[in-house]
Amino acid sequence: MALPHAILVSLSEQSGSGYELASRFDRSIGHFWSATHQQIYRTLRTMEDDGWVHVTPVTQQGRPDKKVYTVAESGRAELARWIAEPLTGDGSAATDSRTRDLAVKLRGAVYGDVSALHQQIVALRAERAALLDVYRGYEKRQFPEPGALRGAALHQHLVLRGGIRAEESSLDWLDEVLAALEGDQ
Amino acid sequence: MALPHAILVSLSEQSGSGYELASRFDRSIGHFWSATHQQIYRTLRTMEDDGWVHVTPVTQQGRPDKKVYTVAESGRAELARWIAEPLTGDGSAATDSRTRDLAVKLRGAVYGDVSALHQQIVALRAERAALLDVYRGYEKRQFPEPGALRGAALHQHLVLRGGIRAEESSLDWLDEVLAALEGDQ
DNA sequence: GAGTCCATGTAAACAGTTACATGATTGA
DNA sequence: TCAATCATGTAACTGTTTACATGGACTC
Repeated sequence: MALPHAILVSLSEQSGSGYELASRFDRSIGHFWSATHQQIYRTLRTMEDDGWVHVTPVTQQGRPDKKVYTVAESGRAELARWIAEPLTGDGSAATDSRTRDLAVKLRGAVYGDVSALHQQIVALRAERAALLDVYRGYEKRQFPEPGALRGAALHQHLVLRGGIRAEESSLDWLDEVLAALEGDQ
Repeated sequence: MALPHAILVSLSEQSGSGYELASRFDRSIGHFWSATHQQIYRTLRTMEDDGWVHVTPVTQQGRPDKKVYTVAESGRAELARWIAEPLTGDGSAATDSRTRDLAVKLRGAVYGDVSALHQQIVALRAERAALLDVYRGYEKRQFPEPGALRGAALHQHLVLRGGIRAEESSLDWLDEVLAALEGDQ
């Protein structure tokens, strides 16, 4: 997983407390990932133990005290290492940890190696395109006449259509990302 | 979650062993959901305890023995109940248990109330459309001139673009599903 | 007076992944 | 001979969600 790395990206942009991180998550990468405050608090503690972040307790008047977290040197190094590392996880669209990880890496790309990231996107694009071909093959074989479908067969086809649409959309996005990165050199 | 219900749908179409279910999962709703054999074996045992499925041990020659599972009466009732029940889970696109659940329900729609399912799709469509509006609002405010973006701002915009595309694709699919269901009465 | 925001936490349950184990059959 | 397929399982771990708890400040 990449929750610690997602936190590193967010803290790199702006130091903050666990509470702030939880609300920021909803606004920034919320479309790919949401994390509850419990997850974030627990993760922050292990990150502190690993030396990836520093903590500064801040006393406030009129509000509860808070702990402001800042990225440590080893956290910066870890983030850069992770961004350059190939995407892991299996290729099935189901859990889709890779797209999620990619979104996090992209958001933190300025803290890592953009060209290494570019390569990962090209690789992911190829895998996604292959999967889309598989789904389209299923469609051709199992539903040669989509207009005539009724009942259970219709429903099955619709589910497959969802898979195809999701892959197409994913591919389109990856192409947009690649084009934008290439135009930004 | 809905793993037991996904298994009920699959077993309703065709009785089978845990092993068979695991491989079927990849082919049918694999684009939305993949489950490992360990998950399936564990779930099947609790489903048996709950009386949702019956087991028949089958001895084979030249291969390991297997346990063939069949949907019990109470399993059929539970599946119908669950299909009619409104979609649960939060609306964030991140974990997206609702789209996953909807795909399972759609695949098993002939074992439940199709019109109740139709209503759920309409409701989900409305929520997704609202979320898309939120994302488009972010885009307008934070990135009024997308062509001029470079570096970190460009990357942030690309991540948002992914969220927007995913929602658009999801909406398009829901519309396709609604149109198909309405044409199938 | 009720509800939301800020801020952190414990505890428990549930979901999902990875590793290990067994063992015969079939095909390259 | 090596790998894959069939078939089920234990165990440990990681990840995620939900419930409960506290308590002041602010807004309706």
